[in-house]
Amino acid sequence: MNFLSDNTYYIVIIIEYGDNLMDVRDLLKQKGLRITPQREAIYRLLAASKAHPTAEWVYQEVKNIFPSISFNTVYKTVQAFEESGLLQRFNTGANIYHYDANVRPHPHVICLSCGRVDDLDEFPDSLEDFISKASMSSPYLIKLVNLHFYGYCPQCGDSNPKIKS
Amino acid sequence: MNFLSDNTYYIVIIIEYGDNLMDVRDLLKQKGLRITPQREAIYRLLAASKAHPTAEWVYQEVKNIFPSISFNTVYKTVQAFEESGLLQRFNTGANIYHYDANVRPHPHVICLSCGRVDDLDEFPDSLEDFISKASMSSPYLIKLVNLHFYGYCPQCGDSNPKIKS
DNA sequence: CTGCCTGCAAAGATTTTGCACGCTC
DNA sequence: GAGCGTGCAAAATCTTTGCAGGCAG
Repeated sequence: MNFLSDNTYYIVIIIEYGDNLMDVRDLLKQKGLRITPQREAIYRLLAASKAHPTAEWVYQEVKNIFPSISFNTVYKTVQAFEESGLLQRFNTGANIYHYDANVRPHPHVICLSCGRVDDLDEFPDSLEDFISKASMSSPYLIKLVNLHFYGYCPQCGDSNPKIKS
Repeated sequence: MNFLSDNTYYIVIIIEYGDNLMDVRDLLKQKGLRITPQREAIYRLLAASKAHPTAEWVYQEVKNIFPSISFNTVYKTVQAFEESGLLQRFNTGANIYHYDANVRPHPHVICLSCGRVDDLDEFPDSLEDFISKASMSSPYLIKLVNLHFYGYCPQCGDSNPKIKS
């Protein structure tokens, strides 16, 4: 087992590969994107995260696996992923882009205090209905919808006396 | 009448003052904001516009009235207005802030091609209902909602053959 | 007269681009 | 071998801040 102790971080990759190696590589291939270790890692990180990461966050995380990776690679990769429909990009209002591997339209809740972004899973209806309803009442040809709720997350709400009212 | 021809731009101000001079000044006073000619002009521009202007747009427009005004003044003014609740600020996803003198929550439609932002007036229900519905299905204490539809405006939809499909 | 507002300028924060080398196909 | 992907670095774009002088209250 001593080869493991020399390259501990390889263990993580191997475990993840065991789960769904084919899925990620096939996904990239389907979209006509070249398969590189960096791209696999970036997609895995985004697919596994529920935190709606920023490019900077992805960069910091993927550096644990590829210490020599550059921000540019991360940036161009998520850009390529978004153009291929593998990611969704949005902006909560702080002028920072967030990425989401869940590309179906779905609502988000954003904390006004700490800025974290969560999904709003229990929202009554699908947002696809919204798009068609809105299309009928607008001269625009509507394609997408972005529904952001702003408030205070449990942590910030509990710790901030101003909010308790 | 020769004093008018020397300072033509004053005419505009006088006409606008005739309409609702008291309203703007009272509004600023109510919010504890100092009344200056620059601030009056900035608020009037924003209140009169339906185009959801950016800070840069306001700056360019107000320069027609006060040629020596600085971007900083515009920036700090809209910031003060937003903090006082006189304006709403939002981001359509292009990392540029837009301002709206209509501070009630209301949906927007954004053109994916040219970036223009319009109100979606005919939307069925008030967004206040949405906030309370969402509050019930989230651990967040929800305060605001931002509903953005993306599509193609009539001009871009008509002129772009890719969209006609 | 005190303090906020204005104007000039610079600093910050993110996003975006250029280019040479290396790896995927 | 051809072309896309990666890595290093710099440029661009907007937003935000610092500070001295001026005007509103």
